Amino acid sequence: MNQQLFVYNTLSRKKELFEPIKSPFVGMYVCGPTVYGDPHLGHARPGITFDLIFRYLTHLGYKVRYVRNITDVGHLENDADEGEDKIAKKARLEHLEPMEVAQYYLDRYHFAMDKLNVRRPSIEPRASGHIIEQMEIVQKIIDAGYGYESNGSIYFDMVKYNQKYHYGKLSGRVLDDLLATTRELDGQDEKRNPADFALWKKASPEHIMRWNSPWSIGFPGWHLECTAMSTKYLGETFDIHGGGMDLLFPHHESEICQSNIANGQEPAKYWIHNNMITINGQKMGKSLGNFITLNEFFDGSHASLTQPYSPMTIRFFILQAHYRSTVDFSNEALQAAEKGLKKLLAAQNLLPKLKPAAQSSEDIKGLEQKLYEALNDDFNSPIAIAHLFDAVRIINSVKDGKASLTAEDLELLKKLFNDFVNEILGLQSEEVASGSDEMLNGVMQMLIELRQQAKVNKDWATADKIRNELGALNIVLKDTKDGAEWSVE
RNA sequence: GGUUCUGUGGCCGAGUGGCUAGGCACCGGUCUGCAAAACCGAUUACAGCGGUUCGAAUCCGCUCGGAACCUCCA
Repeated sequence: MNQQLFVYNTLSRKKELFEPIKSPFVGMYVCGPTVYGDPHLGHARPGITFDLIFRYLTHLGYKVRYVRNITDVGHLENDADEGEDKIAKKARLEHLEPMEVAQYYLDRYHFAMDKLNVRRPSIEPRASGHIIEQMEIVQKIIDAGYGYESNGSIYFDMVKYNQKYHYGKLSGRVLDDLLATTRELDGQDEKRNPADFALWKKASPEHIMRWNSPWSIGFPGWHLECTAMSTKYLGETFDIHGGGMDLLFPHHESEICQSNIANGQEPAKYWIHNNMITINGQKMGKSLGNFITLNEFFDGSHASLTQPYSPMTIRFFILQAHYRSTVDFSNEALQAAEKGLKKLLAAQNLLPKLKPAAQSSEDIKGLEQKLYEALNDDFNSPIAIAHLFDAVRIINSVKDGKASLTAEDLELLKKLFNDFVNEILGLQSEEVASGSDEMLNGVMQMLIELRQQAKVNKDWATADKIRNELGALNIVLKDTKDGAEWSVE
């Protein structure tokens, strides 16, 4: 392992030295999607952010158990009023099982994440599969005297909690302020206090997902599933709890309350939150109706897109900003990312073709050091990418004979690109083929020879015709000192 | 209203006290039959005002602007 890793902990609002509770094991829990709509660009942010963290910790040698839940309970009842998409509507009209809807969108989510080269978590538990565990936590909280029943629903007694514990430590809220500013909500009159949150809700007649319990036929409160599943698979206290910044309050704050009472300790040592993706300066979200789905990016079908963007372009676009910054969507920014990524990967493809020299004119070991320093500083991917572009310049210069690298440095550079570009940043070439297909390769060699002959005869019309017509087929020809090169775009 | 952030060049986006971030775009050059790519060079910054300091994009204060959260949205 290289140097020390520092991570920004939302709990302390500082970068802290990362020391796992039980090294080399690392437990990481991240709040996953609610599967009732198509995955959009906003889902890509935490997916890629925690994929980077997962990949980097693994690269450093940690044994990471990464748990990311699927929320498929409790959120399916009231989507009919606004922003309902066609498929959900269709599902309702055709009287599909709620699980059918959840499965449909879960498959779509997996498909999009796979395209983005986001690794699947170690465990992907579903809330609906952990109702018993959630009810057990409710019972523990009731037994401890912090949960009370009201009309079949169970609520968490926040005022009592705050007497002994510090409510709001994660988000910086003060209970008294919350009591003064909480808005009118359904079921508010059942609570002793507006800040109390539901542990178990009695199901209204139109609520389609419901379970029997000692208290009522109903469903678990929305903060409970993460406490139940993280405790089950990672223990009462684990290393990293992640999620979007929008979940900080009240979701994560409430998880802390539940863990403190049910388990007698805080759930996580490090809280990591990714920032939002914005469009025209505003958060991209389902409830705002300004989101673009990932499939729309992939095929360019959304009205505000001037072209399709490949999954790798989107991944690179997100990694070019630090995960704690907002990143603003625009066609211009996406196009810049597309070109930058192409340049980066083209340089990597060049690496095997470089000829070693007796001496190096560049400091590759120093580059390695800088790459680790960047990622050790709270997973600073934009800095790492900037250093990789320094390497791109070196590679291209070596190719042009303007710089030199020893065989040893070339090997190290190959390893660095493989480790950092492919394994850690998770970026891969999307080229369909370049020389791997034997038949295509043979045809291309023939065309290149014909064109070379035309060039010798100064028959520029024929030479350009071959190049242009190949270009129309997305095969790009480049003339270099050592003859023509080709690649499929 | 409260809490937490934030304001960097044409665009995106790093950077927390002195040292060229980087990418894209634009301009000039090298190479080239032309093109593309690549390389070299130039240009464009730190919202405003005040303070601390030998020195501030970076720390402090104020003003103005923006965002997230305070409703089951990543």
